[in-house]
Amino acid sequence: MALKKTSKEEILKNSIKLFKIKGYHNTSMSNIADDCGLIKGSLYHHFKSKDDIGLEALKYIHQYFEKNIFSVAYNKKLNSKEKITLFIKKTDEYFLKSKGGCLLGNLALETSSSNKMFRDEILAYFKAWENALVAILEIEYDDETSLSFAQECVALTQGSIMMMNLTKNSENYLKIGKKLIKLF
Amino acid sequence: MALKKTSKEEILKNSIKLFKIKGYHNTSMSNIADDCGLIKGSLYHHFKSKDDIGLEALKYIHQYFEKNIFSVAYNKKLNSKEKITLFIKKTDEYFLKSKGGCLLGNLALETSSSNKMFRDEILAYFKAWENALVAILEIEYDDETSLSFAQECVALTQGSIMMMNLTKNSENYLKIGKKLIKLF
Amino acid sequence: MALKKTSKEEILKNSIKLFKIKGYHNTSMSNIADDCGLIKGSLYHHFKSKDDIGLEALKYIHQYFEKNIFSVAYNKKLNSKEKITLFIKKTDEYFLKSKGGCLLGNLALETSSSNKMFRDEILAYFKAWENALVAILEIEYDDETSLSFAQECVALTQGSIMMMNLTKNSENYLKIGKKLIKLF
Amino acid sequence: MALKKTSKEEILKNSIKLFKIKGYHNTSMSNIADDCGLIKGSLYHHFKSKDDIGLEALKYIHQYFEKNIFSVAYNKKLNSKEKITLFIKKTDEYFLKSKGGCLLGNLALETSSSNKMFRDEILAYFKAWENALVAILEIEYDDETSLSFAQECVALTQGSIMMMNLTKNSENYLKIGKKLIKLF
DNA sequence: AATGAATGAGAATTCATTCAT
DNA sequence: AATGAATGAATTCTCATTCAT
Repeated sequence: MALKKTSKEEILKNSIKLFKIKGYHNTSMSNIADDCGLIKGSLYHHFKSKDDIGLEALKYIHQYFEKNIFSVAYNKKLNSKEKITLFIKKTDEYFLKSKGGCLLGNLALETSSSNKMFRDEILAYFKAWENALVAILEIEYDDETSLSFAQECVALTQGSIMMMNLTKNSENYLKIGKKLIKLF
Repeated sequence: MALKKTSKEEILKNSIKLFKIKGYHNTSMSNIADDCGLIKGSLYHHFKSKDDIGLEALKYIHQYFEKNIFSVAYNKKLNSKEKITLFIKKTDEYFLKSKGGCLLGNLALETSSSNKMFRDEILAYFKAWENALVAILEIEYDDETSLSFAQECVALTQGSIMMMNLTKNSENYLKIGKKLIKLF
Repeated sequence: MALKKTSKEEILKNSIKLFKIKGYHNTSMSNIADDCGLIKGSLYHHFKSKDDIGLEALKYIHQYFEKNIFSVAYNKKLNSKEKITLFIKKTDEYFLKSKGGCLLGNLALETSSSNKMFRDEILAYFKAWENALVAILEIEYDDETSLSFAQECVALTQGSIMMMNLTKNSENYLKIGKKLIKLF
Repeated sequence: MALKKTSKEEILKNSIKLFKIKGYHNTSMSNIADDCGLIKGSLYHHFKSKDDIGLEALKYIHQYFEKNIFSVAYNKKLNSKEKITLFIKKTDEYFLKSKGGCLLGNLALETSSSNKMFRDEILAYFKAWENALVAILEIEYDDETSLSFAQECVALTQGSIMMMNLTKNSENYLKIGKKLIKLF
């Protein structure tokens, strides 16, 4: 019947979970619908297509990071050391509790060559991450060093998430964070 | 008829190219067959199933690395500095010329949660990579430091490949290698 | 809310336009709703089903012809020549301004084999057209000739509308009308 | 299994039958497959898409007419009277035995506004028909008269087929043919 | 009257796989 | 070895329809 069962956000959250664990192309509209307690067709009431869900999912996570994590870099009440500590603490919290790694990282590898809109969104996310780190670092370091370091930090974090995901062991991932903080 | 058009290896190479660019689930047996100039059905003469191709592809790359790159770590004619330099030179050569990043890294995120055999193979590859680096490092550092450093190096390399792949820019990837060499 | 946005007639007119251009089965309830600025579900406030819209659409056009065109044949103030001239003038006016040809002709081919009610309505329309022409002709010709001529006239008009629609050229269609008038 | 069940031509013939009776959009790939004793998916071994079947179907009938009917107009062994008589005899034979009227006429109304390739093929068919009639007529009439008459003849035939189809009565259709022959 | 959310059936198409030739 | 034809299940997506609000 016509009772409201789900919201767009609920569908996105379920989709994100599935995309991270099963991959994008291996997650079907049926899988998503099952997870939401809907039938497949009903998903199209909320989203135009599977790619629409995919893109909205990427944007959803991107926004979450902007609001909750990247924003730390621009918080005027904190000093550099506090910023980097909080930034990494929040990043860790997110990736340790979230099963399946980083949605944007995962989809970067699987979809970015075939889907231009996905690729653009993923690039924007990583650029924002990099920019946030640069904003923290440039107080202590010159521009070039800050940028290099920020880029290294993003790459290292993504690589570590990937290894943590594969080995199902978070030890090494955590070491990385500690090391980064020490550099300040 | 029945010209010896294609060898198993030829099919594997084409499959690897496609898996890296399009992803595993987004590459169909048709795609592979088209790329090999065969028709779908003919692939089953060489491989039992798509998963069989996938697994053989992972093993094929793993073996390539064992033979051509990881082996450097165990070459008794080289000293540590020479080893790490050559190791990184060869790694770079491979990843810079190969379109689409690292097959095992890509499939790690997309398939490792759903396919145990893929996961085991991918884990073995990364373990072998790590072991090779440890073998180089332990001459100069203690065990724990060596392991930590090796793991960091693998993660950083994978993360950098991912970013290189996404940004279509190899600059940062190359910086990483140079930095690693300097640590010796 | 609940503004009186749309009347049944408005929906019918939009539906007729779409049925003529896209065909009956290729026009969805969504298409109709979009065209009316409504959402799908709202159509069911005015019509029981799509077939209901289809049938009402056929009746609507049939009635329009009865009232505005076929009636000419029974107008006692006109003589035969005046009748046929006016009849054809009005038919031409209608089909030249109306995009997509004749609704009942179009749906005759597409739906009459599958939908008995549609078929009956379409048959009634063409019979009424034929009768009107017979009423004009029988003053000058015997019964059999009148009927034959009327039937030929309907067939020729429908065939010409079809060709006009296809070629997007109204020249030949107009020639036909002139020729019919001359026969008097 | 892999035994040959059907040919492309067999599928086309079945599709044509269904398209004429049920209409193009109301005929599903399932309907066609059922009629051929195949499952839906197997149709894609022979045709790229439903539209591909539709277009091939139009071409198939067009070719049949070229070879068996329009060719009469260019047969040097016949005089005008013999040509028109044979032309009409063959046309009648075809349309009287074939259930559901004229494929190209039917699809003209249903699909020509939405599908450019269909429209082009249908236009080519009617132009070829017209040309054939002109070729017969121009021996006896001037160019303009021939063309006018040919166009009228095509329109009248199509209109009559439509009415025959609707009324399930072939009487009037046959009258038309006789009348055309007498004009010579 | 109108809407938003849902449904279940069915649309076209693609998938991995099989097997007689 | 390779092909062509077929399969059945699954894919994304659209359909007409219902109904609580």
